[in-house]
Amino acid sequence: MVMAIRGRPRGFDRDFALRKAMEVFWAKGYDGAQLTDLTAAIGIAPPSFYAAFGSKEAAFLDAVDLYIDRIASAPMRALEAAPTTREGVRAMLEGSVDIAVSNEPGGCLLILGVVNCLPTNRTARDRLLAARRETLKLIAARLRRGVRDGDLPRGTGSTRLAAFYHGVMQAISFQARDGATRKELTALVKPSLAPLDSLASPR
Amino acid sequence: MVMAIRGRPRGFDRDFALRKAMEVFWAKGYDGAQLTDLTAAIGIAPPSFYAAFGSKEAAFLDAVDLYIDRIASAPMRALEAAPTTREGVRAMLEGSVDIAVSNEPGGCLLILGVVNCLPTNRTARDRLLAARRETLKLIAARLRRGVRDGDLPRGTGSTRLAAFYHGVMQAISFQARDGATRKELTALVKPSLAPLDSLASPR
DNA sequence: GCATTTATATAAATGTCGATACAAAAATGA
DNA sequence: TCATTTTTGTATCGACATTTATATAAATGC
Repeated sequence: MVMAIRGRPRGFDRDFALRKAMEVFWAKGYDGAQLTDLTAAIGIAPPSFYAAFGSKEAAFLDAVDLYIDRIASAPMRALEAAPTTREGVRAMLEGSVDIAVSNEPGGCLLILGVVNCLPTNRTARDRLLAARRETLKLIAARLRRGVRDGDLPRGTGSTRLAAFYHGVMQAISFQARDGATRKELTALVKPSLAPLDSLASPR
Repeated sequence: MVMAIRGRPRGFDRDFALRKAMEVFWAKGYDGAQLTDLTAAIGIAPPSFYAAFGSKEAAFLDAVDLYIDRIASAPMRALEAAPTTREGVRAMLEGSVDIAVSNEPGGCLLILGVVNCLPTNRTARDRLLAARRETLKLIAARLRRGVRDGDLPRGTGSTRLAAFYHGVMQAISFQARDGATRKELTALVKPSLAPLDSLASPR
């Protein structure tokens, strides 16, 4: 027996709305994204927005989850899938470049979405901080695997080197936000790999 | 003959006020720094602030000039003063770490002061963007000098390598803002120097 | 002393933000 | 058809942001 839905049906698709909201947050950050921007991008009025998401903050949290699932996960999967550590790191960084130039203005939502720690942004900032810590953990785990695989010498400071590569991702985002081209961002990758070259230990 | 100053004298020191304003902008960014924060830190009421600076935007521009003169110039002088390129870059990066941990929360005003490009922040953002471009130019010039001095091989992409080291500074700022310790930030410097090692050409 | 000039304190004007009240609209179920 | 349920559109609320109007205070010049 089918329980039919009572009441007037929603006039828009919530998934579409969330995707649009994600794009606006990505482009303007949490503070910069005004409710006007969000509702205009989705094509709805404020009450529909609040009925669908609850609040701007809740919409942001949903948008971050969507961003991680649809956007940010690709470079981390590439990091994991590559046969060697060096190729994995390279693929991760190049994937970060792809993401950074795929929106206007450039950059990564997880890195640029909230930078200052006002009381208002606290929840949003903490969510992004947790996502960044997760990224860092994934990189460190891949580097440790590289040590096990013999890609990297024993005694490699995986945690510290992971922070370095996380830093390269942050630099890619910042410079993309400042208007850097894909070519300029890609040029950041090669010197970043030098630490892996100098550490390289032939098996 | 001395032209005495007519009218009630100002009850606070403008230089002190500008320094306090700089610290607030540094800690909270242009948007995040509210007039309440500024006037409370200085210890004056809004009309005194407007009489002294004209507007929040104008105060920010003055604060950025002060920041460049008193804070950000040190690492760039160290870059220039060092005898070798490698030592200059190392000194610049370590100076960036010093700056990044010298305020709470951490980071550099020129990098973190404005990240999103709202119409309201346009002027402030453009000022910081110009300052970052100037930083990039100074690094590139130092690297070109390194090529002339024989520190770096001919054909070194000075502009691209400068963008890389500017990126390391951005990473330092961002991770400092995320709460990284001095030790963690300093650990970013060593792997960053690897490109200069692998490029090193004995004279 | 008194007019003039400039700064301060209080209070408010003005605009914008996120969030809602309310009634009309659009669906179901009887 | 009509009661019920949920969404939509308009118009607005309350809070807070930057900025300013007004009156008072504190200095100089005559």
